[in-house]
Amino acid sequence: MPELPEIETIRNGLRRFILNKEIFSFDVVDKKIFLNDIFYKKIKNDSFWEIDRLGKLLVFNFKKNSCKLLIHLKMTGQLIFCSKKKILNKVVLMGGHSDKASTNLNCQNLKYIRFNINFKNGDKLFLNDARRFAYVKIVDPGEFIEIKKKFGVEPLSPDFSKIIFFKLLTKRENKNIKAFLLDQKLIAGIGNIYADEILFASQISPIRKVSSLKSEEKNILFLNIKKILKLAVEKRGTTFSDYVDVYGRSGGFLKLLKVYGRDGEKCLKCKGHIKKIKIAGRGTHYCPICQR
DNA sequence: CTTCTTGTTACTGA
DNA sequence: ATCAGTAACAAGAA
Repeated sequence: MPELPEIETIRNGLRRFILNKEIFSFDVVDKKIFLNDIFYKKIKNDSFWEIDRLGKLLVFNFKKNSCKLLIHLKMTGQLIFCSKKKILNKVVLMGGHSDKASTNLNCQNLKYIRFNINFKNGDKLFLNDARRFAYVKIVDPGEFIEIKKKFGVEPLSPDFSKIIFFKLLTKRENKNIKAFLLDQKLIAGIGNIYADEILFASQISPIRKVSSLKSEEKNILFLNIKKILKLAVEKRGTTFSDYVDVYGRSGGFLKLLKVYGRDGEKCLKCKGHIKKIKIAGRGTHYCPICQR
């Protein structure tokens, strides 16, 4: 499940590969994931001048057109870049039928291509997604402003200060702390993996209500949000099931996971065992002894 | 066959 | 208004 560190890793990879490359065309292989109608054909002879990230959402800015291309990978979406050379060597892409478009690029099976961007020089960027939850959308500047409003503060930006964090907490006193961390309208980009890891690092039980947190605990939580996300970006994210970067490589944070996906295993801090429960409709992993 | 999983949105009822 | 809970989405894994 790509969360902030994974999306940031993808963004960095994409910037290196596709900025300023002239776009030849878009292929909408699966109509379900492309939320616009025929309108996208307007984008011609343009290129991307910058790629931004809003929480878990990728924002592609065009050089000439004021529209923005948005890509959300949801749970199993992947963006895989393939150079012309690679494509010539390996790909046998069956046009239109993604279930048959099986190939092996960048060590990844591109079995579920839903969308791709073709560059004039022959390079391609594929959106591969088994479960079809991902989406691609082109929006005008006005729509983008509205979308932006739905996202909370960026936890790795200087905007995310202790003061802002404390203010958010007091605005949501009755919320469960795990649900608080997952709420994209408050802090953008934290998902199920990092919410569990941040709470473990802070030794705070995911069951706790925001109102029960002592000021010292809030401080620790604030520092760990920054620390864990920053470290995960440095490690190029966590590959638990499907996530890969634009090269098709796994993330390096997997072996640093302390609780996520470790239910039943020994806690790395004490002699207890990691427990898995359900909070806010999500599988939640924690150590009942360390986390209070 | 059923159940579980996940990010997000939408809905319900408290 | 705010919150928890749940269904929906899709499809693979167990």
